[in-house]
Amino acid sequence: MNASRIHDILKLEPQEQGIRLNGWVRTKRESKSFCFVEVNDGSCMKNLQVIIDASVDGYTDFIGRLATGASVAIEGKLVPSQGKGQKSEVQASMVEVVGDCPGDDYPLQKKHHSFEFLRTIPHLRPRTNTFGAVTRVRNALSFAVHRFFQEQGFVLVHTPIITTSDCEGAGQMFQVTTLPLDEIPKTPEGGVDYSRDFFLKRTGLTVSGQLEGEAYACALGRIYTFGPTFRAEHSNTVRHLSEFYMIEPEAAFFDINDDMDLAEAFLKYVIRFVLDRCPEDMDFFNERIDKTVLSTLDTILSNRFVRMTYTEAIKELEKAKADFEFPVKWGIDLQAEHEKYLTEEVLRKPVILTDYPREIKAFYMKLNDDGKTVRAMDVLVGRLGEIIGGSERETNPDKLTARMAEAGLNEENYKWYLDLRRFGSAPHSGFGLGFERLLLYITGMKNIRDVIPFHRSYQEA
RNA sequence: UCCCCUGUAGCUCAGCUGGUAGAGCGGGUGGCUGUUAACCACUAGGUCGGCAGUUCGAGUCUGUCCGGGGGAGCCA
Repeated sequence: MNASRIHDILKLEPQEQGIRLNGWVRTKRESKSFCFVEVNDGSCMKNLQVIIDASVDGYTDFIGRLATGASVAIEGKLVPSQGKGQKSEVQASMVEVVGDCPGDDYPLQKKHHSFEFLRTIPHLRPRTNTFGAVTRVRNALSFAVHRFFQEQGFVLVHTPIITTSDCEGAGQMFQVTTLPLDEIPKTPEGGVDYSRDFFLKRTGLTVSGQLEGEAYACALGRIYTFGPTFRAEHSNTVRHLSEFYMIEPEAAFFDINDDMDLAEAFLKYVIRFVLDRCPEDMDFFNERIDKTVLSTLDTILSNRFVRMTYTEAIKELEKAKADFEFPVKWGIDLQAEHEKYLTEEVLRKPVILTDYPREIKAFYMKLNDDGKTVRAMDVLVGRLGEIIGGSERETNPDKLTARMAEAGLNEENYKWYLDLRRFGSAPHSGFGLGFERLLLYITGMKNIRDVIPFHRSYQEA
């Protein structure tokens, strides 16, 4: 008999049919002549209750070994449960302890553990309810991202992990080298001699696939990337990782408005998909992690995002009664407190801000006719602040080189990027979002280290 | 990089103004014919993060180092 997965077993009508299952013991309740064991196999949030009568073969041998965490194979009949709390249960006829789990030093117990403690056992924490749910929702969200873009005709592009684009204006890079660190070859001038390095030049791990994505968008029309990204910043916060996943669509012949429409449709699609695909896990988050998660997601689904320029937003903030730590003035970069005030107090729904001052935005964003602002767009949501950042890209090569000079970038390193404007240039737009931040928002989890397997963050790997 | 908080049993935590440690869960043993974080009884388990200092006496006060958490900035 093939083993069934608990997710499927729980959908069956209990009719004393034969069942085989594999999984891990979550909890055991033992009486004199029988025992209840709850088994989880990761296929869903729910456990399956198994009742084992003392008359089952080998009872006295295995009963002591049915500890929390032990792996088991069980055969029996699926019967209606006499107890409350579950529709059906398995009446065991055969129980095999596949792998023992000594209870005196197994760190997980059938009790609440703090996330801080679980972070110290990243290899065992997927066995908990919360991390099982996070992992299933992460999977569904990942699938939803691909489905959305595929349905819209976007082509997945695997942009390089090792890159020579220095900095890209996006953050600190991890350097990649095979040079011997205890004996670094030097140039006559005393600098590092990168001509002796593996790639003959200085290289690092990517901080963004956007520039390469633009190259493919200017050929395939619509592309997206969804891959690992690395930032060597010394950030020690609940929303930063050193290694994370980023999603970056890029579309030719899209202006800033098309970009905003895409971002809004994207968020709504993936959220709806997750709610639809993982209702039990989402109920769990809403009950145990953050009681406002479902209603927050509902405000995203049921509202058209407000669109407002940066200048309008500044006016709104200036007339606010709120006491901001950072004073509001045209030209400042909006702080977390400002973004929160806009989305949570003024509008109470998601907002897309556009046309930011050029000084506070990246070099590649298209300059508006006023010469002061660029066609950037940030999607802001409550609790998290900026969830998506994007822009229409500068297509005029002269303006672009001027902006690069302002940003202190060496034009030589971006020749290929400028070629995109020299040869058949087309308006194009795109945006980027951190996958784990979206996952934080959707699950209501508080710390980004708890929504990725084996987190890597500053001073922690 | 800056600021704040914190470190007591395997886990979650209590320990008031200094008088040499407690609970629940988990472990072990025994009891219970249907449990639901099962219940009841008994039991084992801690150089109170490390080091120095103040004191007759430090988990409790001071300094310092190490670990953990949160906020800011940077950013996604």
